[in-house]
Amino acid sequence: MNSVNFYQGQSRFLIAVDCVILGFIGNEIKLLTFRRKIEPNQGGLSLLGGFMSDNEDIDQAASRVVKNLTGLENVYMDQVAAYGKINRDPGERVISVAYYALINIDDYKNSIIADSGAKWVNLERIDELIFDHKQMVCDAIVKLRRQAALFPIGFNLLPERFTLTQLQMLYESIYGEKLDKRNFRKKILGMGILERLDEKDKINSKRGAYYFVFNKEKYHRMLEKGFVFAI
Amino acid sequence: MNSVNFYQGQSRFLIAVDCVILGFIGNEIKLLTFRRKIEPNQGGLSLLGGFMSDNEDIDQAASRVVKNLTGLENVYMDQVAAYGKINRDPGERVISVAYYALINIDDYKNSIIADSGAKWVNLERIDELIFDHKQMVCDAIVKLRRQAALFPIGFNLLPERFTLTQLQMLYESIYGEKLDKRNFRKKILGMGILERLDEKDKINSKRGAYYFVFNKEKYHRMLEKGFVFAI
DNA sequence: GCAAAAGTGTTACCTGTACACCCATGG
DNA sequence: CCATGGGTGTACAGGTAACACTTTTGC
Repeated sequence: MNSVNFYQGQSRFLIAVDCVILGFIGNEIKLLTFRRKIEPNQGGLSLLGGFMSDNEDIDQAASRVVKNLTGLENVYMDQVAAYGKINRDPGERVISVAYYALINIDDYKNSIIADSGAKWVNLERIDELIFDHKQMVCDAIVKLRRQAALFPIGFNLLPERFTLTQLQMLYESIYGEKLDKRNFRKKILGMGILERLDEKDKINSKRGAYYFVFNKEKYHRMLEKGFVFAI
Repeated sequence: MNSVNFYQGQSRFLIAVDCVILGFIGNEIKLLTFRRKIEPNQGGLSLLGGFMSDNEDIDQAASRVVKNLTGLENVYMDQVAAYGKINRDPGERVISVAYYALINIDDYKNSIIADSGAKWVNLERIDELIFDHKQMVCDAIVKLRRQAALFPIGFNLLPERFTLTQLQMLYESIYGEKLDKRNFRKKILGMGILERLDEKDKINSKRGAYYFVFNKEKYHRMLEKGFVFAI
C-alpha cells in the first residue's frame, strides 16, 4: 500500500487542550474558570482551552495556553486524558486533551492577566461547567490525588516558604478529608525533605509558625537511594 | 467573535489509536505485535493501530481496531494517554491516543484472525517497537498495575474458570514480582468474591486444583457497601 | 489574662510479611 | 513409591491511627 495515499485518505480533526488550572487560595483548592467568548455556549462557565497548532507538541500547546492567560511559565502540568466523544463540543467535532496545572497563587498575583474574565471558583461549582469539562475536572482531581500522594508535587501550589499548618491544609484540601496534626507532622518531617527556616509567619497566629522550604536537591539525592515520598 | 470562523481557522490533525493488546499466555503477560505494512518503518515491530473516523468516539475507534484484527468484541479497554510530539510519526504528523486491552486467550484462539502477521511477544522485546510505541507500552503497564491492584480487572485475562495458581501467576506477571502463595490465597479468598467450583483442573497437576470463578454480581453488591478490592 | 494557633509522644491495633510441611494423585 | 504441584496456619514486626495538653504572644 502506498503510505502517502493511506495517510491522506483519513479524516482530520480539530484538537484542543483544556486546562484544569488549580490554585490554593484561602486554604482551599480552587479552579480557574472563564466565561466562554464564542458560540456555542457563549457565556458558559468553562475551562481555559485552546486549539493545537501545527508547530507544537500537545504538551507545549497546553503550556502556551496557560502562559497566554496567566503569564506564567514553567508551571507544573500533567496530562489527564483525551476526550473524544462525537458531540462533546456541540459547535463542531473537537478532540480535547485535558491537563491539570498547579499554580502558586503568589506568582499568579504578580503576573499580568489579560482581560480574560478569569475567576477562581470552588470545586463544588463544577456542575456549572460546559460540555464535558466537569468530567475533566473530576478526572484531574483523581489523578492529582494519586500523584500528590506519591510525589512532592503539592509544593507547586504553595509559596516558596510555607508553614506546616498551610501544608497540612493543602493536603486536606487535595484529599478532601481532615488529617491528624501530629501524625501529619511526624510523617512529613520524618522524610527529611523540608528545611525549617529561622523566620516565623506571624500573620496567622500570635505565637508565630516556623516557615519551611522544600529541599528539592535533597529530595532528588534521596530518590537515587530508593526513597519514596508518601503522604 | 464569529465561532464558525474561529473553529475553521484552526489546523486539523490525523488522529490514531494505538492498542497495547495484552494476553496471559504460558503464565506470562504477552503483547500482541504486528509487522507494519506501510512506510515509513514498513516491517517494523508495531502496536496495532488505526486512524480515527468521523463517525465514532475515540473509545469506539479503539474497540473497532481491536475487533477488526482479533474478531473480539466487549474487550476490556482503558485509555492510557495521548501522544502528541511533532515528529513521533516520521511519515506525517499524527496524534495518537493509546489504549490497553486485556484479552482472554481462550476467546482469542476461537476468534478468526485476519491475515495480519500478528505475533505475541514477551514484554522484554519492547525495545524493538517503532516510534513511541515502547513508551506507550510502558505507560500502559504502569496504569495496568495500578488498576489491577484496585479493581478486579485481571480476570479479563483469564478464562471463565481458573485455578488459584493461575490467578497468582497472573498477578506475579502483572507486578513483575513473586508473591507468597499463602498470603495471596488468604487475601483473595478473604475478599469473598471468588466461588470455588466442584471441578478440578487435572491438567497441570496430578492431585488437581479446584477451579474458581469470579462472582461479578457479588462484587458489585459489595461495592455498594464500601468494599474495596485490593491485591 | 485570655483567646487563638503552634507545637509535641505514646499506646493500641491492625495489616503485611515471613515461613515449612502434609496431601493427593498419576505414572 | 515417588515426583509434582495443591493446599494450609501462625507469629512477629512495622506502620497506621487515635488521642490531649502545654506553649507563646498579641490584644
